[in-house]
Amino acid sequence: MASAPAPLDEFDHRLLDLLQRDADATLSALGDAVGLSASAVQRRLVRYRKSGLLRQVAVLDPAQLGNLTLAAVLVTLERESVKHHTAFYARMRAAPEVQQCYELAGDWDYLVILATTSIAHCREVAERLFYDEGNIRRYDTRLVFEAVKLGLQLPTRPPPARRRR
Amino acid sequence: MASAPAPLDEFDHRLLDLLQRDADATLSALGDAVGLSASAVQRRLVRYRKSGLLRQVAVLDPAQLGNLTLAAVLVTLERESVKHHTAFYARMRAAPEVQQCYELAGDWDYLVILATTSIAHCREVAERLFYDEGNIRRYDTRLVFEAVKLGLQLPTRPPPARRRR
DNA sequence: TATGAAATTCCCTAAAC
DNA sequence: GTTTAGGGAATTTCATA
Repeated sequence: MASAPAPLDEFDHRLLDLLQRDADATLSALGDAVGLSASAVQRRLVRYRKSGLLRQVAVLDPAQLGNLTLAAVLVTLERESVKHHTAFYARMRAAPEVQQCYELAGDWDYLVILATTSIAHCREVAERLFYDEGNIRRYDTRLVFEAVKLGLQLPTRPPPARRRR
Repeated sequence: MASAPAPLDEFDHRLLDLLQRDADATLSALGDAVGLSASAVQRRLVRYRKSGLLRQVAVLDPAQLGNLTLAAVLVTLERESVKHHTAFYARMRAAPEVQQCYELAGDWDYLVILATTSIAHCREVAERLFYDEGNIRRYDTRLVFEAVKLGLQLPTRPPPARRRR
């Protein structure tokens, strides 16, 4: 059984914040920034990686990829059956064209971001994922004109209290 | 004036695919995987980075962060004025809580993904970004129950042709 | 148990070919 | 494109509070 993740201290917060901005910073540069030695920083990074909290990935610039078609698809499943949702989860995770999938509050069950190479490819994937499957009540595909901002930065702690107006 | 980006060859496609999964792989590991020497791989990576095609970032696991509140916000601007849109672009890019922002086809102009630390924080950010500003006609905030899948992987080439049914 | 500093190993980088 | 050589960073070791 996995042990509970140790709570993050102030060093952790500052390191994770820096790493999300620039994953290429050296250990000593990170150490200087937070007031720790390079080895202390390194030990923490190892801990983050082993626990699965942190992983390093490459992000490509969509503008430089020739034929890229992004789409946001809103989906509602046929009925509130747990089976449908777990199967849907698995399908989204398995499909390489599915960049992201969020389960939503409100009149749509899911928001799915698709990354494909053409309108035709996008249509084919959407039909395969959302139409050929029996348990989907409705879906609505909205093409992306432009990716204004792309990132996965997450806040690791509440923001500093805002001064009351 | 920037020169046109050189078209990607088979090595590039395979390297970019691998890097999007794990940016920590060593040059020789990447070389072994695609059939190139470490230095050849290195020269390609330098090229990707200089052109801005590739950047390395750290990604955190949302499940391991205590209080995380994600939301999808649909936004329509007041009027089709270029000024409004460029200002909106800048605002989205500057706000740290905005993970992603897509300009959409259809009845909503934008889809914005917010990453905050609580419902209250989410509400505060949404009001600051979309309500206090005069040029927004309407917006609709949908809270995320669960992040089923998260990533930014992009396809670098069309998928292999599918056998006709 | 976590730290900082020194020693070692390994990888990235930039040559030359 | 590959092989080689050099510098630098990541990792390990160790003494310590």
